[in-house]
Order: sequence, then structure tokens, then C-alpha cells
Amino acid sequence: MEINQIIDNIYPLTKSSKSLIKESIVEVKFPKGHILFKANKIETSFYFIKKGIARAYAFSDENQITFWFGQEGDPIVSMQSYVNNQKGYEDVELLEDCDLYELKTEKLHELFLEDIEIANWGRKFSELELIKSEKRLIALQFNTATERYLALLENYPSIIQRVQLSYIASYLGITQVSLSRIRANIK
Amino acid sequence: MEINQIIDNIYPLTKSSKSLIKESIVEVKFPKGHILFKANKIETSFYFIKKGIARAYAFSDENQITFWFGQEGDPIVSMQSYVNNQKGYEDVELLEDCDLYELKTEKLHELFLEDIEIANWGRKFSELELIKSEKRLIALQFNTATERYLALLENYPSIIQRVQLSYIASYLGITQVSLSRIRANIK
DNA sequence: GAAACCATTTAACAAATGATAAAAACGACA
DNA sequence: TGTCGTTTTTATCATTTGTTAAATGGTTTC
Repeated sequence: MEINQIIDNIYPLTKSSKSLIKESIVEVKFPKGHILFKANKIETSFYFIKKGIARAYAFSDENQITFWFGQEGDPIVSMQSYVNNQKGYEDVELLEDCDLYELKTEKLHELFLEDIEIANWGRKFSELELIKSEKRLIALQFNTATERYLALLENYPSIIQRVQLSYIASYLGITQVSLSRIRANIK
Repeated sequence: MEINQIIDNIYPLTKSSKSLIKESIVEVKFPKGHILFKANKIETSFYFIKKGIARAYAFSDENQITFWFGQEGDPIVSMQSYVNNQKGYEDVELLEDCDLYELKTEKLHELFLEDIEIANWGRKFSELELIKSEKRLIALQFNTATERYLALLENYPSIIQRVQLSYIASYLGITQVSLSRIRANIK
């Protein structure tokens, strides 16, 4: 997805404000398997996915738990670093060769203080992410594993085609074996 | 908690910007049991809790599921209404007699467009809520029911003392009977 | 204090999910 | 094509959680 559309989908900006953001964005490419963010590190960049797919995971004891997927148009951000300038708890791994738009967090924060439109764009960005997060929270609390799987299938069919099932099981909060059983029962 | 502290905890403002917000806030009182927000309604206000405690719940089939508690200093907001001007899916019930600070959403949105400091205050507000939401999401996905109960006990001891266990069980994503078993095993 | 009404705990059984291991399916590649 | 390595499915048993119902404990009201 192109950067203009990504920016506009969040909050429409005048030409001049939009240029200010776009001036501080560079396009970068990384191969499949690249670890974009490392846990326990303060991340200084913020990305949008132009092309490709990624996941965020953290460790519980020894096993990885995937808790986020991103695809074309989605932001990749370590909220702890972005908001509080603190170490994050997640790794972000690219699951395909990716084209990304990179923005330095520090630069963005300067723009927030200088340009009221960009401040409101940043406000809207977090508001929209918050709504996504709330919806997922409620799905986890309200729905059974089977329902959550069906919802993923309906809302993000490409994730299931492009990502291995062990990550999806983890994302759904169940084991891979359990997901396999669920898939067998649906057919 | 006093309004000055609540505002400052989110993002420090200059005197003039702070007055702008405070001018549009009124203090209101409601009794225990009052339904502050109704599901399937566009809410036009936004609150902070000065004194008291509240919960948000939604219906899944016939049974209520509690998915949020708020106490002194916390905001009460229907994100769907606040962000998208759409109907919310939750009721908010006051669990004690409450003193609240009320802010009209529309007024706040006007201020966002007029005052860059307030826009950044609003940005920070959603960022902080987003971090809370992410932490809860990860707790739901990573931790067992017993661990989640112990975490609630440690982080929000007053909730457990002030709220009936059926609501807490629902919040933890388990049945009341299951919570009772967990409590019995801990002792 | 007794009665009525809740909230909480306990008990018994059913259903869902986890853990472990083995089998099957799939892909990469010489 | 055949082999190797990885992913996914299937099978078995253990554990957790859900469901339903009854028992216990507390509070309010008359």
C-alpha cells in the first residue's frame, strides 16, 4: 500500500502537513526472516508496511507467543518505545520479503509539537489502534477458540494463507494441536 | 482524585491550555447502580472518576461479560463514540456512589483542532490507554486464569475488595465457579 | 429474630484444551 | 525421483475449565 493512502486513511492532512511527514519517511527493504525489533531494546523507528507481512512475539518461559500480525498498510511500532521511550517486550520478525516505510520516532515527536494537524494525525493513529486492541481483547474474552479462528478466517483470510499455523494458534491463544483439531471439526 | 492531577498525569499543559479544558468540565454525581452508558447508543460525554468505581460490560447471548473496571483517576469513555461517533457496544454501570468529571466529546474535539497542546494531550491520552489495553491483551493470551487473578490481586487490590466476584470472574475470562476453585487452591 | 434475597463455595459430571509422541503431508533441492 | 527437513494432522491420556445444582454464608427488611 502506498504511503499517501496509509497517511490519509488515518487522518486527512493538508498538503503542507503531509509533506512534512513524508519528508521524514524513507523506504527500506528487508528479507524474509529479518528481525526488525528486538525485545528489551528501545526502538527508535516506526514503520508502515508497503508490502509483506510481519509478526510480533514475546517469550513466556521458553516458548514464543505470537500476539500480533501486520500486513500491507499496517503500522509496525513498539508502543513502549514509541510512547514512553522505554524498552519493548517484543521481537518483530518479517515473515516475507518486505518493503517498509520508516519514520524516526524522534522526528515524529518533534512534528507533533510543531504542527497541530500532525498532532491530531498522531492522536487519531493511537485512537484507531486502541479500537483495534479493544476489539481483540473483547474477542479473546467473549469468544471460544473456534469462533476466534472463524473470525480470523473471515476478516484476515490472507493471514491464514501466508502464515504458518503454529503462529496462528499462538495468536489465537491455543496450541497448534488444538487448532488442528478445530480445523478438522469445521470441515 | 482531583481533576488537576488527572489532567497532569496524562500530559503536562500550560496554564492557558489547562484552563481551556477545565472550563468545559463539570462535576456530576450519580448513585450506585446508575447506568452511565447504554449499549447501541452514541455517547456524547466523556468522564473521569473523581470518586467511586465502575464497570463496563456487554452481552454475549444472554449473559453479561464484564471487560473493564475503572476507579479513581480513570477515564470512562465509549471509544466507538469518542473516536468514530458511532454506537458503542457496552453498558457502563456505577458500582458505588460516584463523583465524576464530565466533558462533552464535541467540545473536546473542537479544542483538539484549536490548541496544539490539547491535541497532544488527547494524543497522549489514547497512547496511554493503548498501552494499558495491550498489556491486558498479552496477559489474557500469556497467563493462566490463576496468574491473571494473582496479578489483579497485586495490581488492583481495591477492585477485589470493592467488586463482587462474579464480575471479576467475568473480567478474568472464566466462570464464577472456576474463580471460586482458584481462590480455594491459593489459600 | 425470622424470612427473603444475594453472593459465594462445594460437588459431580461433561466438554474443551494441553502435553507428548507418532504418523502423514508438504516443500526444497540435489 | 528420492531424500531430508519442516509443518500439519492424528491419537492418547492428563488437566483445566464449563455446566448444573445444591449447600453455605451474609445482609437486609419487616
